Amino acid sequence: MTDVARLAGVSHQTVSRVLNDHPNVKEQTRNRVRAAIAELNYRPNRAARALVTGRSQLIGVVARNSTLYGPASMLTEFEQAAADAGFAVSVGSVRELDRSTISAVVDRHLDQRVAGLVVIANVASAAEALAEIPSDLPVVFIDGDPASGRPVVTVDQVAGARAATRHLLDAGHETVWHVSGPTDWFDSAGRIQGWRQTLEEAGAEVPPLLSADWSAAEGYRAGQMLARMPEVTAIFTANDHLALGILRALWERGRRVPHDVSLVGFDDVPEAAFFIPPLTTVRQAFGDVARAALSLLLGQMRDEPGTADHVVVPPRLVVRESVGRPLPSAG
Amino acid sequence: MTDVARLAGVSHQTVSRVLNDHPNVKEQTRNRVRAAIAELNYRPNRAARALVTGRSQLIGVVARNSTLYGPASMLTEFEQAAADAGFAVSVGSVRELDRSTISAVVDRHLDQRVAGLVVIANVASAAEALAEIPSDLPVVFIDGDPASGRPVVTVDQVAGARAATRHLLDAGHETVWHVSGPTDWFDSAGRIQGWRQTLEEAGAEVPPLLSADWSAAEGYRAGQMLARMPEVTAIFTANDHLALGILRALWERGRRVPHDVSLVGFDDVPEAAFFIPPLTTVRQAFGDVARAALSLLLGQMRDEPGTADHVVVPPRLVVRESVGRPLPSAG
DNA sequence: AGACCGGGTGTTATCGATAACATTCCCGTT
DNA sequence: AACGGGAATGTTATCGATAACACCCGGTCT
Repeated sequence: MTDVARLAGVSHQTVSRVLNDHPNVKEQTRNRVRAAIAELNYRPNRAARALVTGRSQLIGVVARNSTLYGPASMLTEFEQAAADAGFAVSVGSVRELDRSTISAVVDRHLDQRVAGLVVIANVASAAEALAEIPSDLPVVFIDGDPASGRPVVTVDQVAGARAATRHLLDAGHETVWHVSGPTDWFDSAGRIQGWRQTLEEAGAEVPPLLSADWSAAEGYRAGQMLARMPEVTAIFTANDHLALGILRALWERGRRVPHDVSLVGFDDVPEAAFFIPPLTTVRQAFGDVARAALSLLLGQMRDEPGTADHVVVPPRLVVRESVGRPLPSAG
Repeated sequence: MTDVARLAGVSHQTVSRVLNDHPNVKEQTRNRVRAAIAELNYRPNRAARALVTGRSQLIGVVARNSTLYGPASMLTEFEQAAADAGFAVSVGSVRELDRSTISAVVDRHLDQRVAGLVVIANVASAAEALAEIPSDLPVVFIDGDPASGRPVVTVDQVAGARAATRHLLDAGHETVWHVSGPTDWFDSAGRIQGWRQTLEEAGAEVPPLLSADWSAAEGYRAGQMLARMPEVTAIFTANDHLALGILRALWERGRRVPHDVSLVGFDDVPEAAFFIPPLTTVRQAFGDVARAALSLLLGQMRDEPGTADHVVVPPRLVVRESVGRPLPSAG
């Protein structure tokens, strides 16, 4: 930096001002400094800046199991958005969202003096661990508890589940079964709620809830059970991988989709269109979620009294071929 | 830090020594300092440390499209390994590995003064862009060009492809068709090579190569073509998603797997066991790759003349139900 | 004309750590 | 008893940026 200042014939402070777009620098000086910066291929030392300002250009992300399609998409989308805003993203993935694991990850981020934190806090049990996050650190939760008092960005799981359930009822099914994700995930809870509400409003009987983790393996297990029950003609699953497992279980017992059983998934993974048959599912706009989270975070960093502290992104039903009318015998 | 020093009744330098495990500190003093650190809940400022040492505790990762199963797994595994070693990981994902995009991402990492860089450089075209990385920065490539002169960790794609092809030939098929990934990916190239070699060694005819991107969509397209050709009885695909698309295309034309056509995939995504039928595939040990990459990187950072600069991780064939003997008519 | 103001710039202090050097202390040697 | 040497500790300089303040200068107001 001193070199740049010398080359441009100004003080290092003026260079700093140019770097930070301070208003009180003459156009001509500014150009000279910029030229010097370019010529020397100078790049400011973020560590030094972070030291004096107390703020880095790093945003920490805490996520669980980022190999699932949702979290992985969220992460890349967020990284892209952050990069555009000049921030780097430091990831901290954890296997479980229990108190000690979260503390450790949050601590690591705190060590790095992250400027803000994004937590993909999709389980209720994480709440207490998350309470430890210093209150002066900008934080945004994704899929978190709206009642936490911190800014939250969520996909409207209830609406997505309603659309899916509605779609099945509209096709003429008497009721809809639901295979949910782990019940401690907010996502799961919302989807269960939307499903149940819709059935109740339609005066349909609410069948017992089957819950699983997010894997095809558990979907298969649930599917084996459902396949044996002739009264099951419509199933809504909490994600596409579960749907895949169910598809296979149904197929093994000779129950055809959508002829005998209709099925709707959630997520719209890229492969969903190539399941047998192509899966009708609910797509979440991860990009929108990521951008909303970033903008909320930047708002907090700038100390703006955030206009909104709870952004809800609507999902969209993608209709393919896994839903049909029930057989006359069943309807 | 000053507070800690005062509380422990020592100088800040001694605190620093304790922090960095310097040998010349009396046990008793060390304990007093540690106690003070704990009591004040003090955490060192990494920015200050980075400023004076010129090295951060951050490792940058450059990856393309991290929503694919492979890259996503790699990223999480690497993050875990790095965390255990006390490093944070900053991700920079890019859509394309062309020169300008890579430069931008690498620059961002350089700005952050990363201590090292891991590049998941799976396409040949990335080579020239990667040449720009300053040679004094520790770098490890994953799936990169072994001829690049930089340390590389790869999965033995050739061996994986050989195992898959061999498995199909052993089942009695006259030859094996291959649907590859994009030919500019090193992964694809290795799998093509292994496939071709194995056929040639077995004296089997080498059918024309079909290449696609990694998506189920293109697998489906290739599958539509293959399904129409009765002489096709065995297919090896470059990943599981392609296999899914092919599975559907075959199913649509009534060609049963494994009865009429045998199929082997690559990756062993968690869902592969729930395809119809369960997919025989090749599993890559992403965890091993990630740990090897980290250890190579740490070796470089410590300035050790790395014992190995090219680690090859073997893949493993996972046999399920998508491979069978060819029909007598075809054999 | 002199006081005042604000844009443009330079000077000095500061952030929190480590590096380099200085110092003290204790011990074993001769 | 004096001395050398290494272990343990303290002092000061330093990294590269921004913050706070000082300063100069030209124009406006009274």
